[in-house]
Amino acid sequence: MLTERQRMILNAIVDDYIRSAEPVGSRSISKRGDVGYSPATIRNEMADLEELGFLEQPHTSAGRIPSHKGYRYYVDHLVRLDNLSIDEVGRLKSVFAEKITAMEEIVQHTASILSQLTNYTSIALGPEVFNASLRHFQLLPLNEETAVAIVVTNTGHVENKTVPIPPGISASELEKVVNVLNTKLVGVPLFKLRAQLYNEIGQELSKYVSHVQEMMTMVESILADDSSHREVYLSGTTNILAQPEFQDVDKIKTIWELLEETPALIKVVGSAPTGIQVRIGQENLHEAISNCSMITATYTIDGQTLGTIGVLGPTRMEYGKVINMMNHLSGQLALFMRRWYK
Amino acid sequence: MLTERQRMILNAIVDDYIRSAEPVGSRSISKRGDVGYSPATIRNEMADLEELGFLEQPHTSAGRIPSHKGYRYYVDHLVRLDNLSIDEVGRLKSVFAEKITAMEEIVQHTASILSQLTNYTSIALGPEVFNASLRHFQLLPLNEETAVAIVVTNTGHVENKTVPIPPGISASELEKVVNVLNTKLVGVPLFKLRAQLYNEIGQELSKYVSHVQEMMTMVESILADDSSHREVYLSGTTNILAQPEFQDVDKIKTIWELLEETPALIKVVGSAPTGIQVRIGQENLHEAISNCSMITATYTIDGQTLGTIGVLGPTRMEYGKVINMMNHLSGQLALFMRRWYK
DNA sequence: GGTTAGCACTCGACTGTGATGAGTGCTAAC
DNA sequence: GTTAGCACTCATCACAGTCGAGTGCTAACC
Repeated sequence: MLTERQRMILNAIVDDYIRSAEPVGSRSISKRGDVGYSPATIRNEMADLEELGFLEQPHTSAGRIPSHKGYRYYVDHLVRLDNLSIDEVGRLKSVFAEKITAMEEIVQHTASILSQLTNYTSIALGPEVFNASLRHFQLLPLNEETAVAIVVTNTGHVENKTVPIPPGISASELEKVVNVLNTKLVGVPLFKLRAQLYNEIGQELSKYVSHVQEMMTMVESILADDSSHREVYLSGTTNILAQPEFQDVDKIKTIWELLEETPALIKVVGSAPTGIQVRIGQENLHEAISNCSMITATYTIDGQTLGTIGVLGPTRMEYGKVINMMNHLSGQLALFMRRWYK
Repeated sequence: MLTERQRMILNAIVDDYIRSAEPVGSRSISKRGDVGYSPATIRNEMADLEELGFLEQPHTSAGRIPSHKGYRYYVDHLVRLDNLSIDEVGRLKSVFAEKITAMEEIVQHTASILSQLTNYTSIALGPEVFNASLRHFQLLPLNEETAVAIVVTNTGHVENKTVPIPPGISASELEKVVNVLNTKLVGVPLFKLRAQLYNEIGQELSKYVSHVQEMMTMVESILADDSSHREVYLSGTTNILAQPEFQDVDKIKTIWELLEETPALIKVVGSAPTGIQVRIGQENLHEAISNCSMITATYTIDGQTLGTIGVLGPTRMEYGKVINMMNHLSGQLALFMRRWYK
């Protein structure tokens, strides 16, 4: 659809603009050397590219800047995935070289390194516990009225919650309940827990315990929100302040308000498909970042998506570099996951 | 030290400036009515107050703004603690009216309400676990190589960590270790755990288990950082963007970088003494907020400080309103703590 | 026909100037 | 001790003029 020369020029403009954040003129492209034409020729092509919707002109006597469509074409057809520097590879690997502690930490740490290397903001969604299964259930009374409930999944994820103990229930009864739940529910996927609870546990419990109904509602309240709960890790949120396009306090505010709002973030980042995904401008699912780009990578185990790591920056993002890092990271994460879950 | 008239004028200037964020002139004070003097008289007093260091003048032909010393005097001697509105009291109480779940949630929720009511940023330090004692210890193997360790305190706080299992240790041995630890260590304050571990547990363990040394290092690594670990909850971080003094991206950046750095925050907020504390400008312990004010309140149990909740805003803060809220909150929190810990 | 030099034109960014007005300090009168 | 009056200061704003980067178009060139 575009001629080779048009592609070269578009590529040059996007590259220059990404570096300088300033409209690119015909003369500066001609001088670069890799496009061997005079400014006049380039101007003609630029006019064509603008007509086709790949470029925009802030005002008559300014150079051109890429449109969203232009960025899209650049990402899809032009971007060069230069190799990462030794230093960058090293720092990416350093995350996984550490002693394994919690998987959440790995994800969080990855986000942190990513934001440092890219100078953009990174957003990581912790592993989805939805598909995990119950590994252990525990109920520890703190006093006569409250107890701590702990749910551990087979992925090593721990959730805890303080719950009131229904009146008239003794410690020994609680213990029996915990035993029944553990023998009956261990290995059951979290999202099936509640169904299982009613089908199998109800009558079983009535053999050992008096206030069955109260116990059931208590246990249900514990299991209720665990399957949907997700951790969000932000890193490098101040990085966007260094970008010239975000010198305006209003823009910063709308973006930041999104970053503060966990559910919206989960929607924006978590909806990304498996693999590496580039969302440019309005392709994003939230108004606040309609002049940002986001590059996401999912981490999976056995083809099952666990979570997502995203980098958020201006549409004028260093796509090549970031995509590269995400690729690299994706591979490392996959390796790590395999080791982690065996 | 100040005459009654000077105090009135200083009070009027600070009040006006807090409202308008603009230098206050002699005429506008004269017109307010509560100071019944002509602009000329007020000008004379203003010149004196400036000489004494309570006021500053941005430039010759501008009005006056309070200096840090002026704010300090205002807070110490002049500020009127007007009553909170019914709505405000209601919203503050709403936090504690909810069903009690985790204490962390209460703290977090309090911070959130506080930032909404004040339109400033609030910072809450979760309860210090240092003084809590061990309620329960657990070690759940996930596979042959890793296990989840869970530490529960008597305050209902749960910490968890994934640790590698030393090679050559069987599941049944792990179980024995857990039993020994629970019988010997429950009730011991967290900060004494490690000492206790070496004094009492070592030889006890050798009766049941083969690789004692490896087990000990593993257990130690679990207990290592738990006593210093603290949660920080931020809320309303975008609120400062609405303040006219923070329209400058550079200023925003330095403040935000502080907010992103948990250890520094803990130092800044956590160093506040028991009770309500107002820190104005350079009184704060960090350069980044040397033109901010912070009002902190601690929450305690039996005179023992557990944590701190702070409100961060410009030095031009609505001291009266915020101090009032903090007072109110402090009382509510104390009540809550008593109920919570029994 | 594609390419390029030349040129008039556009328009934002910057600079300098003058007007405006809020606010002051000082003096003298009350 | 208080206040009216007045000259003075200085940030802010609107306006005009200059500059220069960059364009679009035309005509000449290969």
